[in-house]
Amino acid sequence: MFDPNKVTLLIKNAGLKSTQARIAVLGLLMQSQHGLNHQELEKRLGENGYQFDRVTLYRTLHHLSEARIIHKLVGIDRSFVFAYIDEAISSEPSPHQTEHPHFICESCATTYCLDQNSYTQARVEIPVGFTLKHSELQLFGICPECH
Amino acid sequence: MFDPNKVTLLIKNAGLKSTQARIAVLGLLMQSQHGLNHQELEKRLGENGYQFDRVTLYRTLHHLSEARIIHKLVGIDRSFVFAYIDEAISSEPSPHQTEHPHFICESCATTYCLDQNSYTQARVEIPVGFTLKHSELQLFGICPECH
DNA sequence: ATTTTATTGCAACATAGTTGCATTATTGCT
DNA sequence: AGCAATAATGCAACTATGTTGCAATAAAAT
Repeated sequence: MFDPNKVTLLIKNAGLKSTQARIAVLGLLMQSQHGLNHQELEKRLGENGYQFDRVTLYRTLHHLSEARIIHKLVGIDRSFVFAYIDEAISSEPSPHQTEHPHFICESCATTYCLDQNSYTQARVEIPVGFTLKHSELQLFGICPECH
Repeated sequence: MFDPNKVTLLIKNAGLKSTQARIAVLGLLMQSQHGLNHQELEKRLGENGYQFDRVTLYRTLHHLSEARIIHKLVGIDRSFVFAYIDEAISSEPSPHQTEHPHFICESCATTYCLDQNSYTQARVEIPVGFTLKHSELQLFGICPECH
């Protein structure tokens, strides 16, 4: 599925201890084509034989996103959604680049990271006095699974 | 401040009963230059001598947004934020048009509706199988109040 | 192996929002 | 204007999501 050594290395390089919880969670997120929220992660961890405390999962996600290994965003149901950030700029389009729009299915609430290449930055006039830090484009609709 | 008759009419035209709560809430949102969440509305209602139950406010906001009189969106703290929708297309730029990006202050969490005119729709390639319904552009940064 | 340091699990708490039901207010009708 | 029908309100209880403090435990450094 994925290389456990790569996962461990990623975590250690970020200055974090490579614990069971972090390896399992990051591994799952690296495999997933779309963002996962706490509930979905808890379910998948259970399916893979892991059983962490609710709080541990919250803190694991917090640490990984603080370390900028994963991306923390907000889903349609307003729960936090987490997605792996692939910093490597490859020639192949990756769904895991840092700046990209998100497609949020209004039926199943799944958050998909869209390819950066298909994204042309919207031009917006920022009024005087406002300082822009970053932006987020959310596309709402129906995903292939729900058609 | 605002015309109570206009507020009442707006509510009645939507097929809703014009109650104290709805008039007060819609009045406040029409006056506000930016979106307000439940907490902020409760505070402002109190300041204006109104005292509704928490649940009443939730249901009032729900009804007004179902009737498409107000716009329901999500703030930086993931609480629902409500803003008045001005359907009238006037020559003067209004901050209350239906489709516009939102500026969310990372310091005070205030949501500002940006002028539609300054917004050039981002071009995004929607992958096959996805159906786009609507989109939302969120700009994060610091607002003039917090500088 | 042992010490240091950070992580984990537990319990308790916080906040935002929802639901059922009896009471009360709004509206339409005579 | 008064009355019946209908919908909104307030209360209590509940759910879901996320957070904090603290003792027990696991990782890393020596």
